[in-house]
Amino acid sequence: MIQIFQIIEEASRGSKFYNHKKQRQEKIDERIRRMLELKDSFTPEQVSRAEAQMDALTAQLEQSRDLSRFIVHVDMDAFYAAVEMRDRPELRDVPMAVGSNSMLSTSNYAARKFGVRAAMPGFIGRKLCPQLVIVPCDFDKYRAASQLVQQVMARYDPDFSMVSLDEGYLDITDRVATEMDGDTGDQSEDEMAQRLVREMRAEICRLTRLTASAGIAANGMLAKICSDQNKPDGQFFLPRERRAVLDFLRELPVRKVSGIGNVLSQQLAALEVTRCGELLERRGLVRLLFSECIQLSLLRAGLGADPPGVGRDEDSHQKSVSTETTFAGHSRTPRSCRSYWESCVSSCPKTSAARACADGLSR
DNA sequence: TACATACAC
DNA sequence: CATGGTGTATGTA
Repeated sequence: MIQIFQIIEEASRGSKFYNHKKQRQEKIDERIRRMLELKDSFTPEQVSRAEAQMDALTAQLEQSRDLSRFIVHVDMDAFYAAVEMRDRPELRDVPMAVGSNSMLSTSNYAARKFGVRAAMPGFIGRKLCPQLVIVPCDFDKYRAASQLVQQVMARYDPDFSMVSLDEGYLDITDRVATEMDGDTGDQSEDEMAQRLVREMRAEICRLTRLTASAGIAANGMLAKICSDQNKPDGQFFLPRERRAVLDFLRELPVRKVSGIGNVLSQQLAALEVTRCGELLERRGLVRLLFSECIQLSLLRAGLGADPPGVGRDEDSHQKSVSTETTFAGHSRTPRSCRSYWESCVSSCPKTSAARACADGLSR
């Protein structure tokens, strides 16, 4: 609804945050203007040469396209909010969100009807929905629930990989195969994969009293998109056939692809690319206007050809540790900053311990 | 190498 | 009144 946008706009206008955001948007607009200028300078020959180059890349990607795996993306529905609703029945039928007055982590579906969303400040949430109940985060509880979810996932793929507390990827290809050997019935592999995922979701629900949605496809990129299709408490299966994948992607908004965010989707929109299918049609421009790295990921998004793993590759270890806090306006004095800095330093592991830790991590 | 930007959750 | 924190990847000076 347009009203929602108006309320947010009105609540934000004039604030520092708003001005900063506007300034950043102007920079993006400027970049897009320059991009379009460059675009207009291309000759048809240049574009068709670029298309040919993309076609070569496409052939390569098609060559290595792997349709042999069943990758599953599991995504818990409104996770933090669902945990709170489970534990506090009085919250079950009211619009509520988890977070604080300054930031909401997630909202339940009742609150979403009012436009209350994750990453929205609580005070704006309350403008959109005066009855909104905001409950503080309780990460210990969410971690505990996540542990239970992971117990279930591990039974379907011991090598599953979590992205965050509420979502993860599995490769159930082997599990499907063994299940096909053992049990009879003239069930296809596709049906078996879907049955297993339905079963897994039911087990998650039984163990946690929380619902999960899931996507099943040939690779992680597609599975993630699919898990969003029938949310909440649903699943979506995308057949592992090139034709089905291309048909599915043709009309899919580029913004749904993980990795295509606010800025890139604006740039693409300026090129009249809003659907994944259009990434292929306009591949010449993509080639001429974006970095090699982006070219590749956009082509992948158009083709649905992603490397098949689930992230859990050989030496995947955390690469950095950091901390960051925003000071309230009144406490932003040299003295308080200094004392904050002191506390960071004193809570940082001493060098020998840090080295040991680094050794541990690098293994 | 350092710093800035984009992105995800 | 008022808009987060952690981590990864990539681009640029």
